[in-house]
Amino acid sequence: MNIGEVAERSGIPPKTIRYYEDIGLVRPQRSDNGYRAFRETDLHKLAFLGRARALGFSIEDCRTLLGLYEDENRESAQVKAIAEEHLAAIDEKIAQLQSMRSTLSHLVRSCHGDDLPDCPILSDLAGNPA
Amino acid sequence: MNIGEVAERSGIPPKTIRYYEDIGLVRPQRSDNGYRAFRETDLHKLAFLGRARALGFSIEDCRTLLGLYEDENRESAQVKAIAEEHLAAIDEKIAQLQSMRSTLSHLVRSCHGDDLPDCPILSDLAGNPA
DNA sequence: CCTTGAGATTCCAGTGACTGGAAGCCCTAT
DNA sequence: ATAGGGCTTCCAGTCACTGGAATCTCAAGG
Repeated sequence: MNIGEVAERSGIPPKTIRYYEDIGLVRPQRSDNGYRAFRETDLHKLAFLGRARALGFSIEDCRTLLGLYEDENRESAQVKAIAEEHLAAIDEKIAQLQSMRSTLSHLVRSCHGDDLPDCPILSDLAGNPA
Repeated sequence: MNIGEVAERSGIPPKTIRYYEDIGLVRPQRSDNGYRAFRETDLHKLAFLGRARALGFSIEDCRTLLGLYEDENRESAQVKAIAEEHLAAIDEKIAQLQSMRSTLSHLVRSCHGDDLPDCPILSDLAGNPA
């Protein structure tokens, strides 16, 4: 398979696949003409990566997860630990965003949004207590 | 004021303040010794930036917001528009994270996390239906 | 007067995970 | 023979800092 077909079938853009090769996540063989020659296992790996990235795992986590996936002696506890840590990070981000969201939506609601300069959003940013 | 004091009073690290000067967000004067000489208005601006960044506004949004803050002829509608757009972006990110969170927490719950290799998390990433 | 240490300066490089673009090779079809 | 599409590499840019090195300035102590 050439990179175009793999990109289509894995849903990962060619540029990204080349980048993944650069950083050693996949190691496709080469044809005589210099083109990357992907096997089914490469495609499989890339699809794995696509799903892991879609769940928000970092590239380094993905590298580790791929390693565990290919390690028949893994312990599921190792995988679970990574996932739990990531889950905690996601929870933290959600909490942060919700805190921002809360403040911001209050401010938006309190702003007239008309043609006058008076604006509670700017007042708040300037440090004036509501 | 030297950069250290401004950093302390604004809560923004010296490195970041220098960076903000680089990109033209603040323009402190200079003392004879080459040190940056901040006035109260500079401190005020930096505090404004700190709060805007804490609400997740991009640097470019911050630049615009600062401009509007200093423009006596602004219309609050301009400010509100920026804030609403940002709020929408935040909502989108939250939704994304919550979707990840949901999938991930299901997977984590279904994984034994013991010393055996069998792992539903890896199975899912490998594309095997639950 | 000299030294020491803290705090200031500039500049360069790296972060994460790609993405865009340019220049050029390869292959197939007309 | 040529046109096109796909492939190759390499370099640069994104966003918002952050770390580190080398150098300078200043105030205090011996």
